[in-house]
Amino acid sequence: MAPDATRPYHHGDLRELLLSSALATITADGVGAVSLRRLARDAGVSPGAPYHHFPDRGALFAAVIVEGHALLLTRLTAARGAARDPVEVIREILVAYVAFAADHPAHIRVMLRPELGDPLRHPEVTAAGVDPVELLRSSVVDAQRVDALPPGDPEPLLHLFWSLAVGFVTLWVDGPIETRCRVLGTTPLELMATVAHAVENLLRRPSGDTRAPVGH
Amino acid sequence: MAPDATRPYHHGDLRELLLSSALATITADGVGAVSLRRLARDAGVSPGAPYHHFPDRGALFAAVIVEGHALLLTRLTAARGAARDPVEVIREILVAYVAFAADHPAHIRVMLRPELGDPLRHPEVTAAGVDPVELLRSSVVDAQRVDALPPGDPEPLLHLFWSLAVGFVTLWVDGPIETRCRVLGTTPLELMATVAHAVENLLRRPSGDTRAPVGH
DNA sequence: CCCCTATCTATGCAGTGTTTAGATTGCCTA
DNA sequence: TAGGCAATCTAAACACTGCATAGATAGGGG
Repeated sequence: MAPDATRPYHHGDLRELLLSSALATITADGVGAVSLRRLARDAGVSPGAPYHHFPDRGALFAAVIVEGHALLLTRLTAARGAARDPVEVIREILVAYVAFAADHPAHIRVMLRPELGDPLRHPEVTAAGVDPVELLRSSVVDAQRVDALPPGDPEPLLHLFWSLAVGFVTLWVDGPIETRCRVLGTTPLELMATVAHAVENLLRRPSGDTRAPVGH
Repeated sequence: MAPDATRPYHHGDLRELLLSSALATITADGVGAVSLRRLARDAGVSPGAPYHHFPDRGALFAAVIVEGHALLLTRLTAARGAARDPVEVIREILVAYVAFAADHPAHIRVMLRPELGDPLRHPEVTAAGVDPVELLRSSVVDAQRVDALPPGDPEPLLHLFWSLAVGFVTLWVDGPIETRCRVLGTTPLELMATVAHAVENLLRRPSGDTRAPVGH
């Protein structure tokens, strides 16, 4: 126990220890294996100790979710910056979303199960998710402004890309895509690259109107 | 206790009662509220009774998942039959997926959380999901065969549509899309209709190649 | 130097999944 | 019709969980 940087209280920075221990447990044994009692046991403290850092179990997951969305946002921002034109921005964002999931498997698992964070009791869970979506929305609107995407209400296109990213990662985390990739002899990240490329090709073709007809 | 159709044993068809009670509980209070003890209590039986019908908690969820995928398959099949051309088939399938979620909220919640069914212990959970996907795959291949979709490996397009459907429903169940629709003054099903329409418009434009380049 | 407050321990309650041993009860057969 | 078998249910127990409470401890600011 060398005199570390910040060790504010008698037992070290338990809060940070619990968070990192939770991430490790999730990566190893899944989110179902995470209990405050087990984390406390692993940390060598009493079962009640975690409650001085997290009011309840959901608060720990809420912290993971908030941290995860911050990490995701920086990644998406970098992806947007690396693209050379508005359509490539869309493709890069889609790929970056999956790359984030690959690099932060524990975070994404919790982010895809927001009920773990008890959003009613911990509103920051809900709030944390808006920034990445707003980045995507602004990217769609920007692309429409320069005629790189079909004009009209951006909402359908936004939800198309957003759902696509979330769905792919969900299917990966839940198993089916992992399984399929083993059959195809590829990786989920590579598969998503081909999916994003297909999207890009569809978008780059002559313009059309994505608005729904008023009639039927 | 009138002499019902099938009441095989002394306490009625407890298995079916537990399943329907679980669905009702999920719809009312979420999947987190489902415990075998609570279901047993609600059914007026002892805590151990459910274990004579489901070897463990996961088996009950596994049964819900299997039932759900069967319901989903019939819905997707009907959607495919109602469409007038191969591209419309894709759109109808996307909308039907969301319509299924709207009509079977309890089933979809469990289907989106396959870990509840403990897939390692209950392989039927994993198996149940393949039929709907294969229907979508064959629809993509059929459309490619008549040049209604870009030619090449169907895998990217398949995962594009599949991820889109799963992602949209996930975002709905988890909250964000429900919230957004309240702001927009629309419903998730209507929103998905516009998304699917945007997809259809993109697909109907002049043909292109969705295959990823070998270089970069 | 002393107190104050954050932190941690100890303990207990209610709820959970699951197992075991034993009681009940309907059906099937002899 | 009587016997027995097997499916079903009860009762009780174990280990685990989240969480609340009361009290001990110990570092930092007055």
